[in-house]
Amino acid sequence: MENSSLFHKMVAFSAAVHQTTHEWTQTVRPAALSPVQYKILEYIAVHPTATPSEINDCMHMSMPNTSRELKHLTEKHLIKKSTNTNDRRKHYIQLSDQGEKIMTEVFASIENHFLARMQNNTSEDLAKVEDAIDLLQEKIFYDKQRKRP
Amino acid sequence: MENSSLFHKMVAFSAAVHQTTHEWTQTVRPAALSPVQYKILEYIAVHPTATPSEINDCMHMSMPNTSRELKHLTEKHLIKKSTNTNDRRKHYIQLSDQGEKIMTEVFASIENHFLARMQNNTSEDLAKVEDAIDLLQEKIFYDKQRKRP
DNA sequence: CCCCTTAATTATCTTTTGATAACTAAATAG
DNA sequence: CTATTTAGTTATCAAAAGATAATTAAGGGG
Repeated sequence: MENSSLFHKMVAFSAAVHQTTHEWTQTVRPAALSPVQYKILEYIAVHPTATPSEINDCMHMSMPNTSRELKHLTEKHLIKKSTNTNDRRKHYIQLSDQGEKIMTEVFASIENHFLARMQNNTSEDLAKVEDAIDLLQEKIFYDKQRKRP
Repeated sequence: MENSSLFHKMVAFSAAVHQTTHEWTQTVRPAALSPVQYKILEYIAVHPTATPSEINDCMHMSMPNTSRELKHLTEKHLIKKSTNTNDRRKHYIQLSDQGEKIMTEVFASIENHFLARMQNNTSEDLAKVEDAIDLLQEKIFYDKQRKRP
């Protein structure tokens, strides 16, 4: 029963993931954005059809706070809202042109960090890395209570 | 050049790791602890010889704020400080008996979440998972600027 | 001894984030 | 057509976290 040692390994691993992603994103986060605002922008960049409800579910916020931060992001001209024509209560949030530009740069910078770590690997190594990611995402790091459509 | 697709896979993966660890820890975090205080306790639990300086380096805080939160944790009787006899400027931070008890419960609960996800795996599967963790930690999620002794 | 550095603390102020209640507007069920 | 639900907003208050300056106390070099 060596499951406990695997548990400790998983704990150390997730700490390392947090540490590495923090290192990569913290250097590129635009100074005008609070941490939460940046996280929301990242989410919107990856989920272009997000609604406010979806954002506060996935980011574990409350509706009023989500609404406030989206308002701030709108005032900073980084996102734009549009209304669902079928159900006009629902709003879609998307990056504005300026937001798009900023997040493209941010992701490019993060990708550079990533590629720097990958550059000395053969393509077999990369294939192994990809398999490892798939495996861990299938076995451990998946999302049980996902609500997205 | 399929490195870009690997990058996107890595981004999705690290999001999944954050999501899963959030789900596992948020349900067990004692209500009397703020998120930062809980994070510090987790760190101390895993690094029993931590000093305030080390904590603020690793947790990306400033010394005054670290000092304040350690004070709060002391007032809550969850940690205790001792002084290095060779260099009396340095303090070691450790869990108190009560802190130890609480964090033991916390980790047990997190481990239960983990074991629940692992239970349907054969021991070959588990070995593969372990290898995958080792590989990703070696190739991607390591700590370049680690300062620990 | 004096000066400089390191480790940590205290005090204070600001920003960020979280929580709650009250409200509007649109959709939907009866 | 009214009543209820859903999506989102506004306002407000409180807690948490970040930033900075000033201070204490110990160690080390000259």
